Amino acid sequence: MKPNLPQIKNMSIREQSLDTLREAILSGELKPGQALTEMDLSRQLGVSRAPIREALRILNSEGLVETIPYHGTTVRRLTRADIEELYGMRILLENYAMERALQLGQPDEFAHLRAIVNAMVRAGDRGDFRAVNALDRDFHDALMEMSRHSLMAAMWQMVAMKVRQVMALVNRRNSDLTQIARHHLPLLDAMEARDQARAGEYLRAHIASAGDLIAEDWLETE
Amino acid sequence: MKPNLPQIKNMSIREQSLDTLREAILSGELKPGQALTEMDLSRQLGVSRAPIREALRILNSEGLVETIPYHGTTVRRLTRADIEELYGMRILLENYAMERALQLGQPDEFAHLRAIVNAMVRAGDRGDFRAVNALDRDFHDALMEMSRHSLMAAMWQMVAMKVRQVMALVNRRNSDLTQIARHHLPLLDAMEARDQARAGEYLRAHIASAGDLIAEDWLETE
DNA sequence: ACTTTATCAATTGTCTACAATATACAAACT
DNA sequence: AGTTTGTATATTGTAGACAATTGATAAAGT
Repeated sequence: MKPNLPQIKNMSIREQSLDTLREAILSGELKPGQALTEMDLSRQLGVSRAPIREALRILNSEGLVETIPYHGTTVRRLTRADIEELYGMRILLENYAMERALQLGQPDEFAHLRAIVNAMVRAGDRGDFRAVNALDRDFHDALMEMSRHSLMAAMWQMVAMKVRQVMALVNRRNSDLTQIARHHLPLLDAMEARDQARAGEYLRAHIASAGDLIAEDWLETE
Repeated sequence: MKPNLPQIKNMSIREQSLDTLREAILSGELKPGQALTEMDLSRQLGVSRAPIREALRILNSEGLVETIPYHGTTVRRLTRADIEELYGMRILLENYAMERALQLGQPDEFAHLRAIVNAMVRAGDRGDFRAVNALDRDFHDALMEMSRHSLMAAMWQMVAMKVRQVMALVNRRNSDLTQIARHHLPLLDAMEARDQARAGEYLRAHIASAGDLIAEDWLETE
């Protein structure tokens, strides 16, 4: 008596528009500075302006777009300072999350982390750019999950979004990727040994190096 | 040639509605669980539903209200766990802000902090409940300003909002207030001496004690 | 030439009407 | 009696029309 039919999700047009626009921004398809005219968007997505407007208000409060009254909405520009702040915040949040995860994480969750890291290293070795990125996100999301702190998870969500956007906008050398994948190995080792200090060191180094690599070749697009 | 006329602010109805509703929630006038019907709100504020809806979408992404599709919007309920997380996050953010403020703060900013604290202690001595709260907020906002970190300031904004809401909902013993005012004295002393470790201790103790006082007599209103 | 004012086009802001959905409750069926 | 099905009502979701505002450009005045 369990046919296991797939849930039919009835997403409102607002939410579909929101997801579409956010995805376009985070993937770099919509570039910083790009003008988002409500009428254009509504025509492109084949809907009226009302749900588009509500989606834009949400994107605005997420900090992804900027609206000037009676003038228009644009994708928010990112300065080098923004990126430095972003990675500083990442270290702060993730380090805290890691400390809590060491105390509150369950054995199966550590095993899950291990599985992610293994897959990430394999993906890095075969040069699968997209897979490494996806698994890296999985790893850090899982870490947040383990920390059992919904408020921080919400804030992490914001930070992770912008990190994704930055990563999409910068053209990374693929050689960095296998290295970044391998960074997770000693980090996870230290975590499994419940060595908070050492794990913190690796985490900070990992994030900071990723941030520096990006800030380095960030061209102010102004 | 400077008549110094007051700026006429042309705030959109959406923003006025947003400010009004947010203020009502943060001041405790609109209580957690309270239903916010779009039609009612639009009638009460004398505007149409469109700007109300946009305001509600923003409040939703700020985490102040919750919307269930086709069912309605309500003021978000606060559990005891929420409050504990809130004060945990406050310690994390403010401690980081303080560290940065010690490095980046200007002399006049430290003087400003001192002025705030002096006024706060005086207000506490004469039992001026509202003034202590306002000055306490000023102090922590000024600290954020000094840390020169706009992303953290944005996150602080979220945390500070919810702190304000919680403070409005709990019935505090006024005796606590003068004590809380005086907590700022040794903290600021340590900061002026650039003693990061000691300032961090006072800060954590200050916030944690405030959080505990509140979590203590938090009645789950469910 | 320069300043000021008028006009225009583009865009967002707001309103009203209508459609879609969810919940509760009544009615029909077994 | 209990379960299912239909219906009513309240509420949110969406659409399209109109109003308000801005910035640029042209016209008028000095």
